[in-house]
Amino acid sequence: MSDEAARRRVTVHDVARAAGVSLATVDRVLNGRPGVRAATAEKVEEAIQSLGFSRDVNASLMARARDLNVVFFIPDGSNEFMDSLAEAVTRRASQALADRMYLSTRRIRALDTGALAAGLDALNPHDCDCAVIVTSEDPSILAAVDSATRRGIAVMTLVSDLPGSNRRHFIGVDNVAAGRTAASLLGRFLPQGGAVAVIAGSLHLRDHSERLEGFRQILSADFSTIELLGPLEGHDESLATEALVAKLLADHPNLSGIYNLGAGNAGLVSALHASGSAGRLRVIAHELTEPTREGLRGGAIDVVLDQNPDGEIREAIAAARSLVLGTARHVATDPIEIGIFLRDNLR
Amino acid sequence: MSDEAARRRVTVHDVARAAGVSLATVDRVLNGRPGVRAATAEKVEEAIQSLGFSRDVNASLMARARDLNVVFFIPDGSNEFMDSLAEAVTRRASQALADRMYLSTRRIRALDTGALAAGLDALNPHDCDCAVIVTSEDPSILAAVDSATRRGIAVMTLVSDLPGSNRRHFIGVDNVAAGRTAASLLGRFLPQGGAVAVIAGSLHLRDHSERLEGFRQILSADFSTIELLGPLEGHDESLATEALVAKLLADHPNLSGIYNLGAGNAGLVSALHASGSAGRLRVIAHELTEPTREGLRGGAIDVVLDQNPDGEIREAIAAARSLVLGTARHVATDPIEIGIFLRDNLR
DNA sequence: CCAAAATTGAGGTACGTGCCTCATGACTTA
DNA sequence: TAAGTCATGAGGCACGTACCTCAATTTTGG
Repeated sequence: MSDEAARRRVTVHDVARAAGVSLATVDRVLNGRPGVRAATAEKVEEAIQSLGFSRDVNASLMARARDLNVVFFIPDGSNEFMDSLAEAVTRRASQALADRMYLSTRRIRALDTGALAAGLDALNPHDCDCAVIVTSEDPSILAAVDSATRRGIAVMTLVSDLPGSNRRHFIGVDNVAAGRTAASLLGRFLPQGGAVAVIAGSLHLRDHSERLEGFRQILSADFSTIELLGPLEGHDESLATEALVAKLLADHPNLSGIYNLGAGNAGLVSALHASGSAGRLRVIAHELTEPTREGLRGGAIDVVLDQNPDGEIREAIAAARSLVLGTARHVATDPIEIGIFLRDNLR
Repeated sequence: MSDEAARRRVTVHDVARAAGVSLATVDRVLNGRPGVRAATAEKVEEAIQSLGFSRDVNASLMARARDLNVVFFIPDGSNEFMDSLAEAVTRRASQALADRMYLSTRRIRALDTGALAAGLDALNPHDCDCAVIVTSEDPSILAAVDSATRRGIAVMTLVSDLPGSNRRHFIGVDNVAAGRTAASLLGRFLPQGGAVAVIAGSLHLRDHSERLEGFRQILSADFSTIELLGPLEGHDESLATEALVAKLLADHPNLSGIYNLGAGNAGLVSALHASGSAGRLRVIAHELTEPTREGLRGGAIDVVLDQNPDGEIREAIAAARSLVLGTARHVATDPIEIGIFLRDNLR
């Protein structure tokens, strides 16, 4: 009750006074406009530091002629997780609009790095402040990201990071930890030991190989009675995965568990039901989508590890805000937790 | 690209024009100021509805003389989860300040309903817009909530709801689902069956009894080979819980699992280690705090179910914002997920 | 019907920033 | 030295809302 009323917000006026320059000059420095001598700019930066000034993002957005424009590039195809990412963007769009942020989504054919690079290249800094991409590692993307950054568009990676690029921020889960968690659960589910098969989409995908790495780590460290089969590659497709699992179950009638660290879960569930072994095996899959929900409800899947697409989009939006308008070069976001779902805590 | 540039934000000016009244009148209606005839107010409300107007929260906060003031009442005592709630508030305080929200915390002696009621009664609508309370069900609190609401302070419940009161919103997890999840995990951990003990803090606490309910549901429905011992009451205290568990382990040498749905986990872990049975039993506890983290790392606890205090505070802040400044009577928030933590996905 | 009270309108300032114009002064270059 | 370029200052309008004052109008009560 003592001094909270007395303390006032630090504004650009204070910065101007402290730096001994005019408001116009502070504005030029803050918004990177030309026409300021290096020495003068430095005086302003110092004043900003010493006063602890940070731009009022809300006032800033209110004064701008146009809203903050964020474009999400999300893979298209049969991957249901990507669909739920896109849906999450749509769901938040109206709420974001109230905060003067305009979100748009572009679906890119999965793994079509050329299309993504072209999309990034086509972005005009005049109507796009920030791009959020879900991509695999590829030199052409790296180049496109750097080019976009140079044009003044902040680029952020989602789900899978792009090391070595100029991306300003990454939002996603710790996939090694996800793999470890799967192993830890399966180990406890099978105290008598047994054979467990691992299915991946493609080991060239960073997130998949990381999950496998974590899974192997814990299995060999803590559960030596469990024998690992695979990894088999289902290419993230339902039909391929279904055939794979059908053959697997036929060849190994005494299989105790399956860990599918990729997509294609509709096929997994079908194969389990078709062979009559749903419920007999302990099964762990990834991403809470329609097929995996159905697997949980029907007893074919025991546990689903989820990336929480809604949370990822929420954090991406928050990060875009402070990335584009904030003063700080580095942005802090809440970490995305790995969601663990059983039939009993389905939302 | 067609009409997005053309569409403009709906403002109070538009409402005034549509309702055929002046800006001042719209302002009086929006902010509940006196001096407007019922018939006129209705015209304004109609215009708001038909135009889909919603107040620009950022502009609104900028124009207000003072920041939005939110007070959190959080129980004090030995309960570590409550501490982490309070820490979460502190952590978000500076960030919230940038959004013109001033957060403050008041610790109330646990279960001291008189103190909480007094705290609520002492709130002055002049320097408090919203109160967030963590409480048990008690008539005196009910009355205090209603009184605060009448004075124009929005009250929100956190963690545990207060049915029958005027609280504007509730933020918390589905505790029945949490109990079901614990049972489902323990059931899968113990395919051979066995005896499992349940420990609660007090069955008079709504969240505890809900967890027990869910736990029993699934155990009896799906895992009939598991025998349930208890519930025992540890009063959420470390020492009491430690004694309880020590006796339990001595009396039932062949115990297979423990579900502690209350607090006092430091005692639980000590007793497990002291008896040398850490790692032999499957153990599930609640809330990711220092003692439970240590339990996970040391192998005494297998799984921790967590309410995600950070997420709860985040949603509480967002809810307070739209509750106090928003037009809508009802507020939508993201549901709080039950976090499931093993040693392998500790953050 | 008249005075008092209640209701409504008109218009201003403020919040903190973005963005624009114009003027001034200093410095460079032919 | 004259003309040009560059750096900076001064100031204003805008965004959408809150909150204030003062006058004008309508309604109410006796």
